[in-house]
Amino acid sequence: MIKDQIQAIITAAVNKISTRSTVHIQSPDNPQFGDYTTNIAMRLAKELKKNPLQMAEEIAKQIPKDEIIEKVEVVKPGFINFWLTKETLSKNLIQILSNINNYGKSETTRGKKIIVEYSSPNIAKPFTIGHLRSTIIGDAIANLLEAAGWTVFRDNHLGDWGTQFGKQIYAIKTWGNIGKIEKMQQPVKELVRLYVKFHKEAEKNPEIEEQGKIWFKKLEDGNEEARILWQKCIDWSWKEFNEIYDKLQVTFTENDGKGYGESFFEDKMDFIIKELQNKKLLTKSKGAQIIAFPKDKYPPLMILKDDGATLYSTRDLATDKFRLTNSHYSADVLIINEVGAEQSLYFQQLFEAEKMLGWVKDNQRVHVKHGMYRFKDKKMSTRKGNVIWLEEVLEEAKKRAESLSKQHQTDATVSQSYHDNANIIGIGALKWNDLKRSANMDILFDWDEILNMQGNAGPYMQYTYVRCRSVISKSNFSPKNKLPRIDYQAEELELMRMLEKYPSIVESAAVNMAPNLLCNYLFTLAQQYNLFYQKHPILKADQDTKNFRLALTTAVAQVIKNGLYLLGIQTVEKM
RNA sequence: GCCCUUGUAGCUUAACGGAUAGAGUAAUGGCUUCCGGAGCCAUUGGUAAGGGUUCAAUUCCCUUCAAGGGCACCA
Repeated sequence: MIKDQIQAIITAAVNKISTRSTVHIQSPDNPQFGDYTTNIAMRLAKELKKNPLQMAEEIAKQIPKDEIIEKVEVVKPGFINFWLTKETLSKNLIQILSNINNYGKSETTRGKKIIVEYSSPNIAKPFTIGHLRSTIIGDAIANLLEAAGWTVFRDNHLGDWGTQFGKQIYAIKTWGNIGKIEKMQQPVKELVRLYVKFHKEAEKNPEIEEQGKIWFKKLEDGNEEARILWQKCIDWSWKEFNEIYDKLQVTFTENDGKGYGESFFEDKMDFIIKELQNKKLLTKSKGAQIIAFPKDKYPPLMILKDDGATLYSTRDLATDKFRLTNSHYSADVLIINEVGAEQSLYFQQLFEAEKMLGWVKDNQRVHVKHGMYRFKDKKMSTRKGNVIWLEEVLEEAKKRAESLSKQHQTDATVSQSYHDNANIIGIGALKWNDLKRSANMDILFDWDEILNMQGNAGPYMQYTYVRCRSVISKSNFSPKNKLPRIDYQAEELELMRMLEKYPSIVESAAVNMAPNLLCNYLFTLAQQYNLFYQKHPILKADQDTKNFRLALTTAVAQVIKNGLYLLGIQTVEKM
C-alpha cells in the first residue's frame, strides 16, 4: 500500500543520516499538514543533540524526487509533511474500482494462523444483550484479521459444561416438567426460570447448593439420567442459538461451525492434570488443587474442586492444549478470546499458567475485553433473572427501523423495500452502536442509545451507500481504467485522499483488534461524501466531470460496502 | 482491604506521546430547481482536581476525588 511506499522512501532518506531510530509515519488529522507526516526529525534531534528544525531540513534534503510524492514540507517544531501527487490518488481510485477485495492487502501477516474465540454463550442460559457484544465484536475482529491477510479460525467456546448443569439438572428434576418444556416455543426461558428459582431456594436452604454440586459430579461421572437431561438442554438451546446467529449473520468455522464447546474437552483434562503434576505446579489447598503464582503475582488459580470436579480453568487449559498441539492449527498459533472485561484477572491467571507450563510465548494469548451493558440502577444478572433477552432487542430494532420509514416514506416502493430491509437496518444500527466505540467501555442500557438510527449510526452508513448506488444507477457509468483529467474541487480531493487511507485503516483495526477504528474512518468518509454530494452536482455536470464524480462515487460506495461487510453489517440497495 | 478499568461539551463519545481536542445528539437559526431531508450548513459548549516527566501530555508517572468490575470451589 501507499503508506508502506512512503515509509520506505523516508526510511531510506533517514538512514543516510542515522539508523538509530525507526521511522514512523502517520496521517495527520488536519489536511493542512499533508497526507503523511513523520516526527523522526524531533526524535533524532534529541539523540544526536541537534536542532530539530535543522534536522528535519537535513532529512528532507535526502528525500529523492519520487513520482508519488508531490511536495515535502518542513514545519515548526520539526515535522516533515508529505503530499501525494494527484496522479497517485487518481491511480489509487482506479485500483479500488477494479478490485476492492484485494485492494491494499498487506504481506506481512499473510498466512499467519490465529484463532478467534467469540460469542461463547452458555447452554440453558439466556442469549442476552451481553453475549451480543462478544458475538459482534469477535465476528468483526475475525473479518478484519482475515482482510489483513491472516488465516483465521472462528471458534465458539460454548458453555456446555460445569457446575451450572448440576444446578440446572437438580432444578428440572425438582420443579420442572420435561414433557412440558419439550413442547414450549422458547424452552430456554423456562430453563432460566428454573435456574433463577434454584438460586432463590438455595439462599434459603444451603443444602440445595450442595445438591447442585452433587449432580454436576454425577454428570461428570457419566450418570445416565444426568447425561440425558444435559443433552436435552443442549438441543433446546441450539434451537435458539441457530435462529440468533442466522439473524445476526454470524458464523463459526471450527467443529463444523458449532465451535468446540467445553464438553468437547471433558475427556482431555486428566492429561492436563498429569502435566501440571509432573511440572510440580499443583498445590493442595483446603482440599482443592490450585496453581499458586510466584511472588503472589496473582491470586491462586483453582484447577480442581475439593470433590475432584473440574472448573472452567481446567477446561480452558485443555482447550488451549488442544489448539496448540492439533495439526489443524500450529504451535505458534495466536489465540484470542473476546470476553467481557470482568474476566480480566482470570485470563491473566490462565495466560500466566500457560506460560509456566511452557506452552506459549509472550503475547501469544490475548484477551480482547469488552465492557458490559449496565442498567442505571441495577446490575444485569442471570442468577437473579435480571436480563434483557436478545430476541427482544432484535424485535425492537426492527420495529424502530420500520417506524422511521413511515415518517419519511415518499412513495410505496420505497416503503415496501424498507419494510423488507427493516431487519437488516435494525441489526445494522445495533451492531454499529456496539462497534463504533472502544470495546472496553461500558454501555448504559438505553433503547435510544443502543438503537440509534440518526447521526453516527448504522443507518447513516447504509443510507449513504444507498444514495451512492442510486446516483450510479441513474447513469450508465462503468469503471474505466483511466480517469478524465479535471481540476479537482477541494471536497473531491479530500475524498481521494481519504480513500487512499482505507487499507492502512483496515490493517491497523485488525492489528489493534479495534473495529471502532474502522467505524471512525467510515463515518468520516461518509460525512465527507455527503458534504461533497450536497455541494456539487454529479449527473448534471459536464461529461468529464460527471465521469470523474461517478468514479469517485463508485469508489466511495465500494469502500463503504466493503468496510461494513468487515464489520458484519449488511448493506441494502434501497431504503 | 488489595488489584484492574474508566473519568473529555447537557447527554453518548473520538484522538497512534504530537500541530487549532474531532464528532454525534440535544438547543437555536438556515438549506429541498438538481442525484434521495434517515441528509447538509452555521452558532453555543469540553480534557474530574492538583503536582511531575517531555521540545510537545487527553495520552506517561504520583496524589486526591468519583464511577464500574474483580479477588478460590460460578463462567
